[in-house]
Amino acid sequence: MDAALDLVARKAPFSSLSLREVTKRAGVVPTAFYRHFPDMSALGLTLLDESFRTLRQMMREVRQQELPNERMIRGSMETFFTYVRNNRTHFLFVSKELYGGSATMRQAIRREIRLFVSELAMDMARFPFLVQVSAEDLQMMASLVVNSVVALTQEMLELDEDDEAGQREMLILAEKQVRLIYFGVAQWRSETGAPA
Amino acid sequence: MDAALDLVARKAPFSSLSLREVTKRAGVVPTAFYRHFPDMSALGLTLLDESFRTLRQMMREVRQQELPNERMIRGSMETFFTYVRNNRTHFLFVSKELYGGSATMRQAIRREIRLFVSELAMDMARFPFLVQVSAEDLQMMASLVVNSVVALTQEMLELDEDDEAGQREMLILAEKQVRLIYFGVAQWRSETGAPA
DNA sequence: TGTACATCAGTGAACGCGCGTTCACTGATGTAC
DNA sequence: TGTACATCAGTGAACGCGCGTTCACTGATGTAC
Repeated sequence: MDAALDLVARKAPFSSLSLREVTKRAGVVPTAFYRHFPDMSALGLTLLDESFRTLRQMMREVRQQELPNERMIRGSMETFFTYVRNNRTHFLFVSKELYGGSATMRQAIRREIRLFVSELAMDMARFPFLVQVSAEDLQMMASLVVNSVVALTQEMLELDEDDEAGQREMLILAEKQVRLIYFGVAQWRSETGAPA
Repeated sequence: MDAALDLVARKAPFSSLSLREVTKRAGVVPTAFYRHFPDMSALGLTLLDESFRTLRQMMREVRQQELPNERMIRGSMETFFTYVRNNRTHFLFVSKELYGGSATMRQAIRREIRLFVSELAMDMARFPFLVQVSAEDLQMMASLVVNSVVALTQEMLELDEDDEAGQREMLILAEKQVRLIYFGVAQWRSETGAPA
């Protein structure tokens, strides 16, 4: 059932799916839907929940691999993009809901992203060259990294599923951009003791 | 008519609007719609066109203000965010279509963003400390700036229209993030003559 | 200035269709004794 | 091991509704002579 919906999520945003489309895709009569969910928005929230579980698992995996500074960015990006490829439908679903979904959906996703940002900020706080940076600025830096990766993820999701070359290019681009940000982060401390 | 649609665009994504909703909001009978557009997707494309005109005008304005390096970022961000506030419905429309719209819409918007990125890359090429950077890397840097500002714009559009404090915070955040990126950009040249 | 005609936005009735949801039902699987 | 009952996913008919679209129409405004 969920699988059927995910398949449909490849085409149109969830908000424009009809209950009957979903059940048809699942090979089941429309009324059977109510055996599982009270209505479509309940299905949506369940899918969101499932997607979040995927996201958190990924986050855990990225954070626990303790790599030397040099290879950390590359390693994180590789893990992340592998996850995106292996859970394409989840990411597509979330990507479309982030701006096009109901207010409830959008808020739920934003909350999840903020959580993500906070965890990254905490990780960054451990960098020796960032001990002097205010909590607020750490948050700002982390959100920059996350926003950039999210944007590239959404760009990647536009690519054909088996466009290997395109995906590799995307990974390289992501790595460069994050590395660039880290250059900026390293500068921040020295050039702006108290941020403007 | 267009105004009526824009008003509706505040709620749901364009793709889930019905012709009848739109005409009702415009205070006109459904059939009157066909006096102006052959169907809803034509209306969508027209709205997109109108939004693009707004975007390009903004871009022109941002680019032509020749400010000293120090105040350039702040000035550009201020101009940009003022535009967003004054053309809220256009930006909301585009924001929702970027990931949730039809393939045609998404591609059209992406093309526009790429154009935007290229122009910024050209501007950056004039910075004396970037003359050695490859065209490809300039593009990468510009896309980082644009993606970040787009993400913040979309975040700002989530705020209540008259949440002055929130909007000011967003502007400050945007300025900091772009400044951070420029720190990274300045480093790029020195630390990675030939990019990895 | 006055008459005849073209243009064009908007009207209102009507159509067939897919929608979400209700209802009483079937039949398979699991559980109690 | 066998019988009785509960649970539960799926069925199929039916409903009223909003949808996009057609059609012939009205009436105001602009243009030609």
